[in-house]
Amino acid sequence: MSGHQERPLRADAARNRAKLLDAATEVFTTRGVGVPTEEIARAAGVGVGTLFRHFPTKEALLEAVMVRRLETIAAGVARVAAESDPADALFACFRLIAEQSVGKTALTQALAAAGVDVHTSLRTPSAAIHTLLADLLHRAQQAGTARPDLTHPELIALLIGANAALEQLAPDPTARQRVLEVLLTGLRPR
Amino acid sequence: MSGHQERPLRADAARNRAKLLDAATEVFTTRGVGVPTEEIARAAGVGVGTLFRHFPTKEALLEAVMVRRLETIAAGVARVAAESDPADALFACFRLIAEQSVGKTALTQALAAAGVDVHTSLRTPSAAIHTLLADLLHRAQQAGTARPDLTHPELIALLIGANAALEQLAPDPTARQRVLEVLLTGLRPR
Amino acid sequence: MSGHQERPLRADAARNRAKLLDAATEVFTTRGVGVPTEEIARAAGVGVGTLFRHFPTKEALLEAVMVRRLETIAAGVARVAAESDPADALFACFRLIAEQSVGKTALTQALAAAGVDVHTSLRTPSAAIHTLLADLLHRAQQAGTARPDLTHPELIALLIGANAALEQLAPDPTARQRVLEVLLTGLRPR
Amino acid sequence: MSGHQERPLRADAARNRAKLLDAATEVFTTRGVGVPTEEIARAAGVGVGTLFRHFPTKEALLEAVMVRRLETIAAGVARVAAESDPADALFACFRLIAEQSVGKTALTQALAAAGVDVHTSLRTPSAAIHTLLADLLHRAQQAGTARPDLTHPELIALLIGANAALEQLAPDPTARQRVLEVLLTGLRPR
DNA sequence: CATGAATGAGCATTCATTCAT
DNA sequence: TATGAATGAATGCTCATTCAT
Repeated sequence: MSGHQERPLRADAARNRAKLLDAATEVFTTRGVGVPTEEIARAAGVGVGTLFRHFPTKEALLEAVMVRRLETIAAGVARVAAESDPADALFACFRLIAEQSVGKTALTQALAAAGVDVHTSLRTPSAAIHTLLADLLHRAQQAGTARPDLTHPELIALLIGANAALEQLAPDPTARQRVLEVLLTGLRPR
Repeated sequence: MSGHQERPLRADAARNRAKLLDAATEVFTTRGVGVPTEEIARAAGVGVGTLFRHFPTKEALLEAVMVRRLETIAAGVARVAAESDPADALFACFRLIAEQSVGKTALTQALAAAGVDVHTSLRTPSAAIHTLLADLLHRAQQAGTARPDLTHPELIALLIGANAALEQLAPDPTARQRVLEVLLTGLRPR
Repeated sequence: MSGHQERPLRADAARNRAKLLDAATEVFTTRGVGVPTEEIARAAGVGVGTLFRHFPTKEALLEAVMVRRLETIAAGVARVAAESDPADALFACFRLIAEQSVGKTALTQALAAAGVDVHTSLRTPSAAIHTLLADLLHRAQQAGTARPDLTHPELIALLIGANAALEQLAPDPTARQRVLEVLLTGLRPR
Repeated sequence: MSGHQERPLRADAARNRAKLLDAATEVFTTRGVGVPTEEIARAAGVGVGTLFRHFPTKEALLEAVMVRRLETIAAGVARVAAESDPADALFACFRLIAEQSVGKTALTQALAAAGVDVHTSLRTPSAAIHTLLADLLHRAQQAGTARPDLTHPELIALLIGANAALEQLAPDPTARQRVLEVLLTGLRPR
């Protein structure tokens, strides 16, 4: 499915790759994309060389972080979509995605990227999310629980907006909750 | 209130300052905050030296750009607030602020900054906006046109979210319009 | 004549540019092309930043060094060609060029580059040399002082060979002299 | 004479050593000495670790390549020297050595190194060549076929020069031939 | 012994800021 | 005072060499 011939990676190499992804997620998330690669390597407990062996470019590392996030989201959405009442699934998923905002900048960027241009590696997971959401939107509209005029790109934009909004309220669950309610209310038919 | 003794600038100095602010706004907005100071100076038609005479730091320049944006917004909000029916003014202002999203990254950051931490120089204009909005929210809630449980920080978060959402839809006015409707609907009482 | 709009460079900037070229010539020549740019900057008494302001790339610096060398050679050849008896000018010039071998690696590379591919900036000076030499060869052949079957590319190759040979004998003038004699003898008709 | 106790290598180890030498010769020759060791290992079909087991240093590998080249040349020279008429053997050998220039940089360096300084391991094979050539030169001078004033170091320098010259004309046999004639003519007494 | 992952010093290059002109 | 050249710390990335598997 991927273009590369991915040989199954030695145990320790896989461990390091994972450590790097975790560290990068953490660091990019809390301190922005500007942090030196060396810091990320240190945070992962490996040398820079190792980082660059696994990810040929800083950008490639960021991309990998985003891919993983998107895949996690896609999986969550798929699960929730399967388990929920079609009429409500859209709302549950919206909640789910929006709440992922813990990872501030990086994820927002990831989602934004999922919108348009996008590097090749992000295509697959973001397409998966898009397909699922398009389907959920359609069903909710059929069930009369979502505004019938809302389009898919608008839904995505609103998700990104929700994300941005929730980031602002990170430490206050009540506030986050209310903001989500506002948004979900807005999605309903008038 | 400000720490500096601000003597009136010589005419050409003032002109340079303005050219720099305009150029910086344009450049930060279209190409992000990462652009070299030299590019901004070039865009303004002056040397780097001049840039640093007016703004001791790149950060100070960014700050000045944001201050000006916030002041523009504050003025707009004040005007709309004065002219509108108290019951609807909140919604008109929400629209107004959210639509400023044309300047992508920089403004979003500016608004985000207006939310919490914030450098000293941003305090004043953002406080102005906050005061106005708090008042408008209160009035709308009195008039029964806004959810009574919505708090001020939540409103701000939603504005930032709206901004982020609209950025995604920059070239499509219909979509932008509908997304705004969704958000405004959500602000109304159930 | 050059593609760039070359504005006349401030006095100190010109001085630094010259210092850099001199230092680079010296350092590349004595220690090879592998030396860190920082060493060259230090040898020139400037910061790395200055080096990169004048030459956008290490390669560009090397190129500039070679251009200057080729121009010096071209000038010398032109002078000697003008002053000498047509029948002997070729030999005088051959001597002149071959003796430039003091600058080991770099010059050899420069001459080699003058042979084929070559970056654009080297084209002009090396073309000048080629034109002059082609002419001198032709005249010497007319005068019967050079092998009639020798072609221009062969002459160039022999020059490069002479250079390489003389480099080996750097400290021994007698030996250098004799090697040159061998080569010049070889150039004569049998 | 050598410092190491050279125990006979196991069959596969010997095979690997040979593969490495071949690959290194090829790669150094075609792409310069700058290529990463890993590329050489890959070209040889082994891991880097193996490379470094056989040659403790990149430099050691280069040295080994050069030794082998020199030994090949020495053998060729010895054979030609034995088979030829003493009066002409020098010229035949000159041709032979100069023509080895196919391997550009590396061999030139090897020969250059054979000239002076030289790492210990190169001493033996280059001494062999030197002895043979000194002898051939002497005989040719006795036979009156070489300039009587030519010294051994000069001969070596000319060989290196010949090499450099022929490299320039790699694809053109006629030109190579003529350049060699020029050089050999120069070696003759006037 | 072979492998290839890990290491980290080293290098080219950028860019905010200072300062001579 | 404006200019743009100079500065040098900081950064992404490479590659010879080591070492766990």
